[in-house]
Amino acid sequence: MAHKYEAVAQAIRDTIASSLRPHDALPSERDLMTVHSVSRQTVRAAIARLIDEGLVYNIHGSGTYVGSRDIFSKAPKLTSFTEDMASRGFTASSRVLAAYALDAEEEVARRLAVPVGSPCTVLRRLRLADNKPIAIEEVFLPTTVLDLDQLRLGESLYAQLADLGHEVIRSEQEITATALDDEQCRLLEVPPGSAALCVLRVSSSRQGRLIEFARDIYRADRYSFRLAVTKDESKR
Amino acid sequence: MAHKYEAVAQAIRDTIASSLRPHDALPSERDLMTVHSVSRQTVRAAIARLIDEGLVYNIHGSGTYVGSRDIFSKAPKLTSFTEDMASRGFTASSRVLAAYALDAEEEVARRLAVPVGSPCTVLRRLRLADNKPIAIEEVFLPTTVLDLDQLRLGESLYAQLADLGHEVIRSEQEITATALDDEQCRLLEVPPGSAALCVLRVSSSRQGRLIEFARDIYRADRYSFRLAVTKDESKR
DNA sequence: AAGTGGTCTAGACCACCGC
DNA sequence: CGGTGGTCTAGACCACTTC
Repeated sequence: MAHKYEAVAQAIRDTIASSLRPHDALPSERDLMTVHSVSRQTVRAAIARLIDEGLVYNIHGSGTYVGSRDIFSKAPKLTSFTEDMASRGFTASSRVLAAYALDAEEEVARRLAVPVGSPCTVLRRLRLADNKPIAIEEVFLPTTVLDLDQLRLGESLYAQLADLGHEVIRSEQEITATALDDEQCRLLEVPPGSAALCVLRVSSSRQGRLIEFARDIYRADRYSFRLAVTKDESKR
Repeated sequence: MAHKYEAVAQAIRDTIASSLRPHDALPSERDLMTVHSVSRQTVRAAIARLIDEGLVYNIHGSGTYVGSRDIFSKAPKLTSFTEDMASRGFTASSRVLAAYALDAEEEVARRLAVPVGSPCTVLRRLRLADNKPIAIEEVFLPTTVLDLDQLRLGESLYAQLADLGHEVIRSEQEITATALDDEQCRLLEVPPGSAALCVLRVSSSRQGRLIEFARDIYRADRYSFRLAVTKDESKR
């Protein structure tokens, strides 16, 4: 355990799992200090993690309590498709539909903040979960980030990008819905006229450089987004 | 300004707006300490806020830098429909379609964690943005939370709940897509067969008591979710 | 009034980046 | 190597809940 607060958080998770029920009170922060021989800030850092996870909640002046049920994470993480599917209990795979060079048209150029007509690499894949179609993905990258010649199909795109010094660290997503056209229905193996989740994603490196613009179209019957939202601010 | 870290955060926001460009470095945390006469923890709390907002990013061992462009918040907030619309530049209004008592069927009972057949209050509303339909909302509440007789139609539901001691503080949302039926298309004034965003929401009070289960169906052409996701952990 | 979480201070050491 | 952010300590006072 690299950090003390993570060790404390894990100890609390274990305690909750083994001997506490929803709405039971945790020991006070000052008790946890002495029990784990850490400072109060470290205890609070641990509890902040657990609150983010939705495992516990606290009430100013009263105490910290075990949350009530199966929870959604408050802070969704940036994950690869493979990790995302694994966390949902599926095995991920992909089928490349196309890979080609293309000059950016208006929307792609705008999302990647490059001039219209800039050369891009495009990758179009069918994403599978347990060998059944779940999404169609279209990724646009500036050739300055990844040239078509460098692209190794079938390997993880994010891993290749990281190798090239373009580790993706942040994505901004726009989630909407769309009616599928006939080709999309055929690829996803759903009835004509089905609705789907459409996710537009712009990803950037730690330095904020725009790396990719992606358009993912998910089968609505097999995929949904889950997230928790809370009122007001995160503390400290 | 109630808290020092918020005052520092605001000062940094102002500095960025007035005199810094994307990727410019902020002063170091130690410099900010002395400039604002606060402790380092307070500076770090302020910066943590700004990172959550996506305004800045930092690199361990190097510095803290201004983010690159218009950003999505990393931590979407729980807001009322009225606030949500206002933040998108619309004026919100509602039309009540129906309000009635109903015994919970299986899905409602499961989401609210009450026995099947428990008495519930149901409110069905058409939500408007700038007087044009944007969503159909169906809310289910246990009568123990809000009885049909207590319901004041046309007033803010969340405000009424807060008055009754059921302030909603956290929601878990599941976002998916759906094809609209004919009645829904008519209400939302979209062509038959249109797709829509479907948001299932379970809200709870601070104590984790389940307050409402809601099903919102948004016009896909007028509404989308935006959120940022990042890799790995939030600190302390 | 006592106990809880929320904010803040002053200082320390570590891990990482860049020269 | 010096400077940066990341973690941690020990202690203080404030705001709120509970009795």
